Parts: sequence; structure tokens; C-alpha cells
Amino acid sequence: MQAELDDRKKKILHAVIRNYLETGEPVGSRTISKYTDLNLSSATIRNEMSDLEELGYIVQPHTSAGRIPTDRAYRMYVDNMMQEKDKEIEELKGPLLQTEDKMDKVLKNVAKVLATNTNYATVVSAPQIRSNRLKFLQLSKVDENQILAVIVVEGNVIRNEMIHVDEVLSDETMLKLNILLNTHLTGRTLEEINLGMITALKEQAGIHGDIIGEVMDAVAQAIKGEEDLEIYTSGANNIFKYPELSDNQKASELINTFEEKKALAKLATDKLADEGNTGIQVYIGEEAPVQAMKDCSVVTATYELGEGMRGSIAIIGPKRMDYDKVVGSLRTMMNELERVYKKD
Amino acid sequence: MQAELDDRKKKILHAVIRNYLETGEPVGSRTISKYTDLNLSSATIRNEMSDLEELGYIVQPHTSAGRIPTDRAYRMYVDNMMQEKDKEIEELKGPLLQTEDKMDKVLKNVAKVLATNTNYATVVSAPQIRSNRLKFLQLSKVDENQILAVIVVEGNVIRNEMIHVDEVLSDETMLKLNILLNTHLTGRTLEEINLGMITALKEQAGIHGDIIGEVMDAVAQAIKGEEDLEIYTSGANNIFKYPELSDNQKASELINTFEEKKALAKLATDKLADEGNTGIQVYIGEEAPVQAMKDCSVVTATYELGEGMRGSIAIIGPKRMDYDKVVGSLRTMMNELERVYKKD
DNA sequence: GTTAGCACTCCAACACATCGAGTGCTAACA
DNA sequence: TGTTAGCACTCGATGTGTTGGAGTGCTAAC
Repeated sequence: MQAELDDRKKKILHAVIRNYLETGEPVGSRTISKYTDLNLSSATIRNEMSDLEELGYIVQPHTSAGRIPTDRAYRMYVDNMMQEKDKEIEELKGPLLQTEDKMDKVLKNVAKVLATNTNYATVVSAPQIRSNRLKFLQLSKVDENQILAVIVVEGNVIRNEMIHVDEVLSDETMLKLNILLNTHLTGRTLEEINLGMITALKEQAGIHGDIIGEVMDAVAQAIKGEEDLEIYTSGANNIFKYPELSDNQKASELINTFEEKKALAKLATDKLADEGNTGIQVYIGEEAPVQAMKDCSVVTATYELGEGMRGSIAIIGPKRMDYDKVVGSLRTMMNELERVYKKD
Repeated sequence: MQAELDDRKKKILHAVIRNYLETGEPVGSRTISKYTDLNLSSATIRNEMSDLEELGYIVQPHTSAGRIPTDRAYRMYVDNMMQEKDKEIEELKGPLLQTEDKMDKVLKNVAKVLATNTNYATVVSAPQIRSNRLKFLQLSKVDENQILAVIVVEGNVIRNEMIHVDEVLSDETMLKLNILLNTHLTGRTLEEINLGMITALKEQAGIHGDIIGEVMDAVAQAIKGEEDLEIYTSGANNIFKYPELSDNQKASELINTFEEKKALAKLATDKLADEGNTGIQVYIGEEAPVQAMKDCSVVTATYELGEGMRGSIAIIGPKRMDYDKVVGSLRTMMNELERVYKKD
């Protein structure tokens, strides 16, 4: 368990992993004997591999088959042996740069580019706004019986809410309500807008107090930004490229997870929770926070667009994914995203 | 080809189809001989089936297998033989009624209910608004340099647009602009807001004419409602329940189509094109407007929520789908939708 | 510590036999 | 003339060897 691997074992393990990542086939001693520059016979390799198996880094699917890496080996690989590929990643930049579009379009594009570039499935969650303040609030009479509440929170997230009223409100009343609400609420966070404040507002609004209630609900929704956590997926069909994931049972589950998106949201927000983590996280097999992905590996990255707006990107593929490339791609993509948007 | 089927042939064909819909297995003469109330021996059935094969209604996957219906048979079935199932459909109503939520939530739910109830994949497109009028328009200064344009069109579709301005606008200017825009634009359709009108407006706005331009772009977007044709899918993984669709090649293509959604939009809007069609359309195999679905059948329905707002629902499954049930489910769902929303 | 050699294991691929469902055809029957 | 029983035939699905090759572990020699 705790045993450190000597240098030769490391090299062999590395070779096994690399080879398996590429081929997806169990790799045998003879292959390794050529693949490395160690100049060892297959017999020697066999001995070493036997040790590695005892240490839990590799296993045989059956007697007389080659070895395949365990989750543990992948972990070790990701932690210590990986070296990101830089050249392939450069190609990414091109297509993304040209966009000065709306956020959602860009993010959809990010997902797409990553998916096609890596050949894995990709999930991008739009930035979540945390601890933000109300920036602007306005009620407008759209109709005899309908009031439109427009709510803008810091970071320019806009929310609309139609409120149905039974009585017809005069323009004057509307103006009053607007002033009342704006003077009291603008610049406040959700925590600052407490219950006492709301009842006070309702009192001041007099007979129109019930409207205040509805508006406040909408405000709370907008600030929390829950509910409509936008998630963009792309390349779900990539999973069919990997036999180990594309048997009907697993494929169905995965596709379902992709469609439901709730589980994915979890995957995205889990990472946001631990504050310090601006980096890239790799979840191998069971480590993944979503049950359906126990046969997959998930690589997540968190990007930050200033003002505490943070979103995340996840790439999901088979355990034998090309970690180097994925991590590299994610890193450049994150930088790119932050570069493009941070100037706002 | 043109030959009419006599009554007995019809009965037999019907039996073959029903049986195949249920089992998915080729159906043989002996089975039919019991399944029908015709009291004929299998030999007689064989003769008839041989005729039916010559007429192009059924085929054998291989010699010494039973027969399966051709597209032609399905067509005939859908056109003439189908009788919608009413009882199973009633169960649908329950879960949908309770919603008085936002449109998008309801539609997502519609997709979900249909998908789980029918066991096929479901696509719901949000209502498209056609030839509608501007109902309300408001510019608000959110920030020193940012103006929020809120646009409401008939049918209460709301669109927000942030407009960046270099100069700081006074409250008075804002008020003027708002009055200017509203007096000229409210109640107009896109066609009525012609180029001459826009230049006139720009002139009246004086130095702030460029803002008008941006606002008008946003208005045009909002009215056309293109761009963001919302599409909700559900039950994509249902395709794995049907072996004829779940081999890797086909499944991958279908999933991809579902994710891309563009093709689906086509599927949805194609039907909207022909005005008179308020009913339900069935596309069998190659008839489907999307290439990836040539091995599927697609049943589409158009719902209308008044004021020319029309959307569509599509259910996608194997050719041997339970047409009766699907058509029935769609019909009740449509009615339900229209019932719930038309009162607005 | 390394390597060659060898016996052993086990999967994958292939050939082969079997069986059962279903057909088409013919002849007999009502 | 339409219906039916009977029978030979076809062909996929299933099961059973058989074989070959890849890979291992072990032992003995270097």
C-alpha cells in the first residue's frame, strides 16, 4: 500500500498506462519490453508487473491476458506522471476567439469545441453569482392587470417576472412603488433584506402590500439564481466511441444523466463549494460525485469572470481518457474564457 | 399496388401489425390463425400472407421467418385502421393540471410526462410567435454606461437587452426616449415599423440616435423571436428500449440529433408552415424530415395558444410504435395545454 | 539481478451439428 | 373454388468442440 515505487517500476507503470490509454487493450510484458527504453526482457518485465499487481496498480481481466491499470494507477498517473500536451491545445484558440456574442452562445460554443476537440462529452455550467447585490429594480404596468417586474442583480443578470393584479393601479401608484422599492433595496444583498424590512415595506405600500410580497419572491429568486442554473452539454454521443461505455445499460444511464442535468448541476456546484479551488480536478471512477459516472472519469475546471461569478466546465469520458490532453485543453479554454470576459 | 384489400386481408394485416407492435418479433401464420376470430387454419393464412407480401404490405426478414409490416403497412394502419386508446390517456391529465408555472417549466413537464408515459423520446418546441405586435417597451438606466431595454410583445414574451453607451444620459433624456419610443412603436407589428419610421425616430432623438438603432435591433429580434427557439427534449434514453434503434451506430446518430436540436427545430417548424394543419401528423421511416430518423417514426402535433402563438410536440420512437396510444396521448396533451393557457 | 525456455491458461474465432419456427407446395376435402 | 392437412425445406439461433495465439508464472541457467 504505502510502498514507494522504485524508478523502474514507475517507468513500467507509466508505459502500461500510456499504452492502455492509446489502445484500450490489455498490455502484455512483451509490448512493454520494446515500448520502453529500459532494454529489459519480457521476463523481467513480467516479474515487475507481478509486483505492480500485488501493489494494486494493475490487474488482469483474466489469466493469460495483459494488464490494465486500476483506478489507483490512474490516480498516481494524474498526480505525478502527467505532462500536459501543449501543441494540440493551441489549435483550440482559433475558433473561440472570434465570438463577442452573448454569454450563452459563447458557452455553448465552448462546450462544442471541447467536445469535438477531445472526443469526450462536455458539460459547461453558466456562471453562478454568489453573494450579490440588487442593482436595479423596476415595476412597469404592461397591461390593465399585469405588472412586469424587471430585476437586475450585480453581474448584469436580468430576471423578469409577470405579476397579475386584480385592481388597476394608477401611474402614480406605480411611481410610488418604484421609488419605495428602489430606495430601500438597491445595493442590498439577500441577507440584508430581512423579514423585518419586508414587512416594513409592505406597511408603507399600504393596500398594495401584496404586490410587494410577489416582487420580493422574484427578487429572492433572482439573487439566489437557483432554479435556472443554465447547463450546456455537447458531444454526448462521443461516449459511443468507447466500447467500455457503450453497452446499452451504461449508455442509457449516461445519456439520461446528461438529459436530466440536475446531477450535472451537482457536479458543477460541488466544486464551486470549496473556495480555494481555482484549479482543475480529476475524478476517477468511483471518485466521481455522480453514481452514473462510476465507469467514467470526470475532469472539472472552474473559471471565474470577476465579481465572484464562477462557472465550471466538466469533461466526461472513459477512465482511460487522455488526461494530459484534457487537462491541457481545459486549462487553455479557461484562460481564454477569462481573458475574453474579464475586461468587462 | 392499387389493389384494394378485401376484408379478410385487412383483418389479417391488422393482426400482423398489432402483433408486431407488441412483440417486435416477426409474426408467423400460426400465431395469426389463433389471434384472429376468423377461424382459419394457418395454411390459409399463409396463402393470404403470401398475397400481402406481393402487394408490398409485409416482408420476411429471411426465409422461414415470420412477416413484419412494411412502411406501407404502417401507413395504411395509421390512415385507416387505428383506433385511439382513450383509457390509458386519462391518466395523463393528473400530473399536468397542477401547474400554473412559467411556460418553460410547463413545457419541460409536458415533454417529461409524454416521454415517461409513452416510453418514447419527446420533443417540445416552445410557441413561436408570428406577426405579433409590440406591447410595451422601456429603457432604464441601470448604470452609468448601461441601459437596459425591456421589450414585451403580445403573448407576454419578454426580452431584455443591455445596451452600452459611452455618454452618460440624464434622467430627462431617458424619459424623452421612452415616451418617444412608446408613442410611436407600441401596438405596431414588425412590418408596420418600417425603415422610414426608424430614421424619423433617430432624427427626433437627435444625438442619441444610435441608441435607437440598437433598441430597434433588439425589438426586431424580440418580435421575430427567432434565434432562441426553445426546444425541450425528454426521454432520449428511451431509444435504448428498442433493439432496432439501439445499435451503436443508430443510437449515436439519434442522440446527436437530439443534442443538436437544430434538426429538431426544423422538424417542429416544418409543420407550422402549412397553415391549415392543426392536427396530428405521422411520419413513418423515410417520410420523416430528418435523415437521422429514417428508422424511426415521428408523430407531431401542433398546439395553439391563441394570438397566433403556435408550438409543436413531436414523439419519436421505432417504426413499430404504439401509434394509437401516441396519437391519443398527444391529443389529450394538446387539449390540456390549450385549455390551461388559452384563458390568458 | 536478468534472461531463456517451457508448461499452462484462457479467450477469440471458427467450424459443425442440432432444433425449431416458419414457409411453400401439393394433394385431399367440403 | 376455397380450405385444410401434411410434408419437405430453409435458415437463424443456439450449443459444442477444436484450434491458435497471446500472455503468464515458474524454473533453471547465466
